[in-house]
Amino acid sequence: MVRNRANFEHFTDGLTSYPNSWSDFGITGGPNSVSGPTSYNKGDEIYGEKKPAEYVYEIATGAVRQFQCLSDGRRQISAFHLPGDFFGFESGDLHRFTAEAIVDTTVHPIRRETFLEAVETDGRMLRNLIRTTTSHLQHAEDHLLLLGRKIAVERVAAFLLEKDARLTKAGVLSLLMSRRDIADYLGMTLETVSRALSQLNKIGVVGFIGKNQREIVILDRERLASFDQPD
Amino acid sequence: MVRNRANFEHFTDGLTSYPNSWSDFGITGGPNSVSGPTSYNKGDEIYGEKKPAEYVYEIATGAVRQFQCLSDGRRQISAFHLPGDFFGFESGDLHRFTAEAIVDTTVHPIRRETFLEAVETDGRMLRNLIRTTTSHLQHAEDHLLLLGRKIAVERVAAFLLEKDARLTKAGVLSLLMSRRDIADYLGMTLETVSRALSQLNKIGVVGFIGKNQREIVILDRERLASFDQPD
DNA sequence: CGGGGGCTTGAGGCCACTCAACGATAGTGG
DNA sequence: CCACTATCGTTGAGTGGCCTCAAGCCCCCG
Repeated sequence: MVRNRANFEHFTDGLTSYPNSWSDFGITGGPNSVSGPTSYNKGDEIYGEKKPAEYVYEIATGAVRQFQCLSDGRRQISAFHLPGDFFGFESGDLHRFTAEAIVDTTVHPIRRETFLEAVETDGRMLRNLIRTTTSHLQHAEDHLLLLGRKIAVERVAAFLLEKDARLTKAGVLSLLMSRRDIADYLGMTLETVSRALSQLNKIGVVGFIGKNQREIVILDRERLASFDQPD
Repeated sequence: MVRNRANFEHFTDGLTSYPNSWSDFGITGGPNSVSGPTSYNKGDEIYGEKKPAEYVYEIATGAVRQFQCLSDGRRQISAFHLPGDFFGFESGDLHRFTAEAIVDTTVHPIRRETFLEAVETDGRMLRNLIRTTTSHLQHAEDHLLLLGRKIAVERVAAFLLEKDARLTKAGVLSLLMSRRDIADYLGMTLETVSRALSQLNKIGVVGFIGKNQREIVILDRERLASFDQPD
């Protein structure tokens, strides 16, 4: 999580910030290491659950949803990835998730073998990997509390505050993802997400901008936070 | 997750198994490193949320629950730790969870500073840390799907199968934890947990042994699995 | 024997889900 | 340029699964 970046200094080795390119990560661009940027259209699958893990990725532009499904189609999105994020790491040979482009997206792939060799030989690489993995773990642990114990409005409020930390452009949240994606991230239905947003809009906590309902502005951050963490 | 142990070989460095002692983890027992075993009584707090993180721990005997709470008391248990497990790692200076002994428990603590120094200087240590962190991450990610998308009986079935992989003694599950603990792990109420167990008992999938209702035997593993992963 | 904690079971209520209708928008082809 | 269509989001009505509240049982223990 972005808001925890400052806590990872213990695992750094002179870098002053979160890794933000493969060179920061220890990858230097030798033969067969970093491929050229690869583009995906909105909705395209980047990799599939239980498929061989051939690459790991850094997002250049766009956004990605990462999810698991049950056999009857129920879907749980575990994370949204945005430019600068690294994803697709697997400890086994198969992907445990499916990753799809939410909008038109460009990624920097690197062959998994190359990545693993670098991890084996380069301590800096390893430290950055653990920093990234720990970040993902903390996000997942926070999300457990949300999915297990928060009610609908609290979940949506938490979601808006989380995205606010990364997606803000001049005070406007560009959500990019559909109501269904939000619902599958928050463990609810799209109708309930819509109702919660309407409720927050009606009481003046958030506002809608534009036509497609995916541009949101937070009007009363304090009150929104009170929904996330009730007293 | 235990069932994923075999997948971590990519991060090992000659060890043939999951780390199962601090010496496997790279800690050699110099001055101020490993303290003597420390005991806690049932219900005791080992460390508290937002308290300074002074130690990391390995469980020798007993069991530990790790959880976060909302301000109004709602609780989400993110993991149960059993003998051989490592816990208490934090990337920041403060604990993000509370850890309590479920039963009388003995742990091997090591000073966090010592641990971090070892991580900085010893590549083997770092590799074991990432193996452990990745294991925790995979468990959390699987639990997201459970909390976000599974119904009551599916959650309890998944719980029983998960514990079966670790707690089995001669075919009997010794759950150790209360219905409330199970409920706070599965994101439900203790009554609903009780009803789901009664239902599974009534249809002959599980049986109760002994008087305290915490000893369970799985009578039909296949049917139990069909509740976990519906078709 | 009385008290307390843990577990089960029942009755009733509520929040979120299901099903459905409708409006708005974007893309397509005539 | 305008139907036509498909997709997305909102809103309403009704249902249902889980929660809440409560009672009662069992076991442990002083």
